[in-house]
Amino acid sequence: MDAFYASVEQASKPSLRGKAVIVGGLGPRGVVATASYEARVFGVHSAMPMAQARRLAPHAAYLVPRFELYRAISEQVMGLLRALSPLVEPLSLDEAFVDLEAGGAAWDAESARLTGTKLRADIRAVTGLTGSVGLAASKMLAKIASEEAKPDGLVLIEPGTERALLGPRSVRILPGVGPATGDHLRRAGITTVEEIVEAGEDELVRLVGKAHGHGLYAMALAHDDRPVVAERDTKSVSVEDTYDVDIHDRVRVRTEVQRLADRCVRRLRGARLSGRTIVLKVRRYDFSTLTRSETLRGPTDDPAVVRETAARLLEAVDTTGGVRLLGVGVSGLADYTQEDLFAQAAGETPLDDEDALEEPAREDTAPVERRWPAGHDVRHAEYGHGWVQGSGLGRVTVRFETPDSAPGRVRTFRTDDPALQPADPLPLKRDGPGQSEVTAVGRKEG
DNA sequence: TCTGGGGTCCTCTATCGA
DNA sequence: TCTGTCGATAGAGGACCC
Repeated sequence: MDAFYASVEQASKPSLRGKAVIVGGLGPRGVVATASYEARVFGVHSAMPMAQARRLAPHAAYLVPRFELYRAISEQVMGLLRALSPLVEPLSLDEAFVDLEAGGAAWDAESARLTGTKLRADIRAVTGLTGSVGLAASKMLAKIASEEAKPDGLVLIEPGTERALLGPRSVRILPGVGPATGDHLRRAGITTVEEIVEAGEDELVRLVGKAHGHGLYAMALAHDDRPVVAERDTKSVSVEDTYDVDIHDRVRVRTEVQRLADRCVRRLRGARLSGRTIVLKVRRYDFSTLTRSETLRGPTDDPAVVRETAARLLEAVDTTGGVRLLGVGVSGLADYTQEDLFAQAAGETPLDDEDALEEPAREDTAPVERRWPAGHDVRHAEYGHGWVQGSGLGRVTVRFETPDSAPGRVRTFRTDDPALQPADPLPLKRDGPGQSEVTAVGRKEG
């Protein structure tokens, strides 16, 4: 999908169509998740610090991501892919490999092109969004083709043309070559795919290590026989938070780690998994990151055990100077939960003991100020459906429009106005097949 | 003006038992 | 008994991806 999160927001908010839209964390340490093509003109791109984006594109619309909505739309698209082949390998919410041959959907270049063209039309019909298709004989080439196809296009790499196509390109187009490997190769005088081939396999292994070296050399020759894998088992579950301001207080660090441990367990249990290895992650004030882990004798999904282990790991970490990020993860996963086995017998915190997993209750008795995240849907008793354009200083600004309305009017309310309530996202396409799905998922957010 | 969140895979080093 | 080695497992860190 093209600029997926930003495109969804534009589809859902008529006033943003054709405008620079930037989706990401809006805090002082946020980064850009997706920039619409209109925003990219200003030089804004994914992973850029939000502060920098704001300098480059001060008039863009800045929105926080709405993953539940993106997930629902992603499911519609994945459904279309699964209709083509049982072998669909999702890479993220907005990208997937499909083995067209395995599904009998295509067997040569021409049938593949027809299938891809129809798929793009179907995606547009079902979601109202544009998607790009790359067609080739391997995953690596299909991926490169789809990058070339963006936005809103289709590119087919004809068999036999691969080497000529790759040769002059930067090493960075090969999967697995990021900034570090790219620099490494450049210092060795290798900047193009051609030069990787010329350097030879032995030299590459010497430069970047065994696994990476053999892999890269094969990729440079356009050799890639990795299969499309439909079902991938989850290997780890983790949660992490970056704090707006570094935490110096050791007591606060400890309570944050406890909170993260609970959140991690909630996710773990949600997936009906348990794990043996508990990992604590600490990013210090200077961005240096360290991890500490401990492997238990058996898998657990007991919040008390994960909390205690994480706390123990924290004791071995020097946090003087402050921490900017904390994280807790579980790996070495097993496909069952303690509950299935011996929770009752051993006295572990059972799954239905919600208290142990709830967010800590707020101590303050003052009325909790309602939060109005930028971009989220709202409903007003008098004016109907809209979305939060911004808030602050006790005021919230709402634009009243829906996916199939004309661009709407803006009005401002007090943040505690009882007529204003958070609302579920509306489906992008009226009567679209995904309508019930979208609302069903949206309700969960409530 | 700094650098998110959730993952995966690889490498290196240490340790331990056979 | 001493020493080396092999393989498995742990633990830490780094690179990469979306």
